[in-house]
Amino acid sequence: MAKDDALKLENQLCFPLYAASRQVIRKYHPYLKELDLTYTQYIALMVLWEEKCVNVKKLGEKLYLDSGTLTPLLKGLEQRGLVSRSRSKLDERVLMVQITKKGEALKEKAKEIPGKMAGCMNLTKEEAIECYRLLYKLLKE
Amino acid sequence: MAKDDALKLENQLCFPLYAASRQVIRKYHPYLKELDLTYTQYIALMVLWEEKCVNVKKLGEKLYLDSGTLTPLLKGLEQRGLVSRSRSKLDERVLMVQITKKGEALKEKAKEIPGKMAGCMNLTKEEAIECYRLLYKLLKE
DNA sequence: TATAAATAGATTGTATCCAATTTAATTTAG
DNA sequence: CTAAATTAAATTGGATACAATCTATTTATA
Repeated sequence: MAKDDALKLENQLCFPLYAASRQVIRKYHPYLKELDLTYTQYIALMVLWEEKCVNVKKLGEKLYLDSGTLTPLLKGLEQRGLVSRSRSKLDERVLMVQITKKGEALKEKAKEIPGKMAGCMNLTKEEAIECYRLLYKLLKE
Repeated sequence: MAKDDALKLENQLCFPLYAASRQVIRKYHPYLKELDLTYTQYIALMVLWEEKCVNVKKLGEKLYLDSGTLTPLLKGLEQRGLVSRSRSKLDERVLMVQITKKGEALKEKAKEIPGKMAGCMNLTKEEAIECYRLLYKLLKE
C-alpha cells in the first residue's frame, strides 16, 4: 500500500471500530432512556449487579475507565440511590461501591435490554463470536 | 443463555467494541499530540486530505458525526488555519469546508502515523481484514 | 522511625458526543 | 405565488473520556 493510501479513511481499522462503537451505543439509547441510564452507567451497574461490592480501582480495570470518569458517574448513581459509596476501613484510600436495593431492582428492568439489542446487530452468531474474539484480542495487549 | 447471564459484562459484544475503540484511540494520542491533533480532528482531516473540499453534511455522513460535534471542531481547525469554511453560493445553507495549504502541509507529517500505529495492533493480517469486514457489517445497517 | 515512594481517588481543563431545539434558506404544494 | 414542509448548520445542555495534577493514605526503606 502506498504511504498516501495509508492515510485514507477507508484503509483504517480504527475508524470503523470507533464509528461502530458509537453507533451501537446510540442504538442502546432508547432502551436505556427508559431506565434513565447512560451506556457508561449501564456497564458500571452491570459490574455491580454481578459483584455487589467493588472498589473504584477494580471497577476501572474492568471497564477500562479511570477515576476521572468514574468519580462523577458514581456520585450521580449514589445521588439517585442506585449505589452507595464508602471508604474501606482497612485502607482509607479505597472507596467501596455497593449496589443498593433500588439498584438491584433496576436490574429486573434491565434484563429486557440484551434481547432487544440482539435484533439490532446484524451479524450471524458465528460472526458475533469471531468479532468478540478479535475485539478482546485487540483489547488484551 | 439464562436471562441473567445476558446482563454480564463478559457476554456483551458492545462492551469490547467500546473499550477497544477507546484503547486504540488512546494509543494514537502520543503520535497525534506531536501534530497537536485529536483523533476526531485527525479523521476529519483525513477526509479533507482526500477530498479537498466537502460540506459539513457529507463530512458528517462519512464520519458518522453530526453538526453538534463537527461545528466546533471545524471552527477550531479554521482558527488554526488548517481548513477554511465558507457558505456555498448555490445554497446558503450549505457550509463548504476546504483544506488549506497549511492543512495540506500537515499531511506530510501525518503520513508517519499509520506505520507507527500498525505496531500497536496485535492482530494478524487476516484477523485485521476479518475484523474490518465485521465492523463495517455492523456499521452498514 | 522519619521520609521517600507508591497508591487510590478526586479534581481540573479540554474536547468530544449526541439529543433536542433553533435559525435560516430552499423546496414543495395547494 | 405563498404558506408549509424540508433541509443544513448552529446552538444548547448533559454526560462522558482522559491527560495531568493534586491530596490523602499507606508502604517501603535508609
